Amino acid sequence: MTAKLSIERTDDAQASSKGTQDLIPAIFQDRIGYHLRVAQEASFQAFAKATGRADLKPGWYALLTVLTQRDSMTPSELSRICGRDRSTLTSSLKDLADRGLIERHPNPDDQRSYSVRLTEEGRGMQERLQVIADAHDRLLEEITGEDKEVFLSVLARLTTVLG
Amino acid sequence: MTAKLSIERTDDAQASSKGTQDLIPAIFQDRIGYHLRVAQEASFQAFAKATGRADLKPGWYALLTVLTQRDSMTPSELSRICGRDRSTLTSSLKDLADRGLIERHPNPDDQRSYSVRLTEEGRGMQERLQVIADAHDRLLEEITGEDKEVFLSVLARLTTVLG
DNA sequence: GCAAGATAGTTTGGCATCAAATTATATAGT
DNA sequence: ACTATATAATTTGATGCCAAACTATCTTGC
Repeated sequence: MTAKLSIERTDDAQASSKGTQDLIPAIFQDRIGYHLRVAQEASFQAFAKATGRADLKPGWYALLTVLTQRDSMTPSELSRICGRDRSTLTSSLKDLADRGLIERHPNPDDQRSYSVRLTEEGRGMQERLQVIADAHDRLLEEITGEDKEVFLSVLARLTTVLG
Repeated sequence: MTAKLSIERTDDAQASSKGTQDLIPAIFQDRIGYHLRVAQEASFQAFAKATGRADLKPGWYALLTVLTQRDSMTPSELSRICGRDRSTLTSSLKDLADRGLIERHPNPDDQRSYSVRLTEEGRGMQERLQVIADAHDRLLEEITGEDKEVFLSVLARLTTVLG
């Protein structure tokens, strides 16, 4: 059902790791953490490249997408849902506000907090990002193939136990 | 064979995500990239905490361990084996040299390069780190359980295709 | 009501990472 | 031999992330 994938490296890539290729398995072959790190880095870089071509920031996608799900939300809620520390969101939210993709309204019930809401423009941007994210995830789906269920369940367990 | 694991969160953790918990699945449930990122972050933070308690840097482990496998090695080789950009290694190697854990010797055949070698002290440090890394990976092994093989193969495919 | 502690958001500091630019040296082609 | 290109390592600049410190505000317990 999914397109076939060629899992081969280019000649260039093969050449660049020649001679060391054999060492990797010897030491880290069984190291789950190693493979997890390298794979996640590769996935992130691929997505960052795709968004970068559209002059967007990869971190925007999760924020804008979560915001499509509710009328408004506080930064703390966003942080929990996105799985990132609150402090990480500060600059992204500023960016998004500066570009008019979100609006921040003071919360009348709590002067410390504010609510974040997508603007029309923000909604449009989310849709553009969604196309990129969809393509990225389609690729990941193809790669995981029939192992997707197991793979996701392991990731979920890791997050739960270590988180 | 492996110890039983309790996959439950503390009351505190449950409470802190109350009300948002249901939103996560709704949007990102199927997003492989999202779960991959969150799980890797959790795994890295756990390892960083363990090394931090011993006043060590997490990045040292991979370098020192690779170096146990050969008499000496160039930074470029290390970079390929560790799966990180060369520029990332520069400061780590300086750290390690400053602490006397590695020695850097000029390469007589190539003035641009040098070879890196573990000192006795470096070997001892590697052994200390190995204990921590082993414990970390035992935990990961317990979590992945019988799915380890499939999990690792998916990670390897991701790295190969996206890398 | 008021002091003590909790919470929301930001700021600061630190680390890890990549990519592009830089410098020095090797290698290849002519 | 000399020039042009490639390579090794570093430097610089950017991003993303967390954790701890900080400020402002809210809530709780007396």
